[in-house]
Amino acid sequence: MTQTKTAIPPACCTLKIAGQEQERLVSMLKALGNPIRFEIVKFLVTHPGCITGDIVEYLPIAQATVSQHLKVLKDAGWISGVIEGTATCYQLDEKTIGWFRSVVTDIF
Amino acid sequence: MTQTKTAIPPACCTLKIAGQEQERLVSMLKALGNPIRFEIVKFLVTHPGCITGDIVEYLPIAQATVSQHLKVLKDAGWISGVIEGTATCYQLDEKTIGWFRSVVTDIF
DNA sequence: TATATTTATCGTAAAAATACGATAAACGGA
DNA sequence: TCCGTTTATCGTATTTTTACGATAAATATA
Repeated sequence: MTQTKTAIPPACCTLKIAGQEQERLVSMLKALGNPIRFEIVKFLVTHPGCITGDIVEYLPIAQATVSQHLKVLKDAGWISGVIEGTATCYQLDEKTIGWFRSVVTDIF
Repeated sequence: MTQTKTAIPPACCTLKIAGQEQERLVSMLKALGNPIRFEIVKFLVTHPGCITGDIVEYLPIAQATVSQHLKVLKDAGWISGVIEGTATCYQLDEKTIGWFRSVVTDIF
């Protein structure tokens, strides 16, 4: 393989991850790599257990769109929803976020 | 605001970030939240200073597409490219990755 | 039971991302 | 100088994402 003539710094991270774990991490990164969804997750830090309507009220987008974003975040594992009557209460998924934190600190 | 009747866990992260820093983080998450681009960054860990052609050889996609992905990663700050003759040598951007690591460990 | 509330989902339009081949630019070597 | 090598960019097709209104399902309330 071609090698550069300029100085090569030692690797600053290992990125030692593969297979299903890597797929899971990439899907989490993708889900959070959207301004609206990042705002939703941030909102849930300070408003744990709030319902969909609260998030709709907070954001400048339609209810259907918020619902779609919530689904993406749920599928990626960032949040979980608990049905309560006609509403759904959302909260951060501690376990998954803990996994994310440990993986990132491990490989970066 | 509506409050759930179920138990609310304490926030497992602060996500204390805003403005331009948040925008930068989201754009980094988005760039890395793609399977091909994640593979490229991983490849650069073990092949620092390699040229575009090496990455093209490694991946199952066309040269033009690799070039496009490299641009996304470069714009997001993950990598930097050094022109050497007709080739371009790529490497991880230590400084930016360091920033990413510290921000993530701070807010998660 | 009828009505209101809440939310997920459907259908769909618009925008963005992803992929490719072709090509031009820049450089090195014959 | 001419030719080969390398890569970024252009033009474009396809797929995916993002957004919305409308609606159905589920529940609470009058």
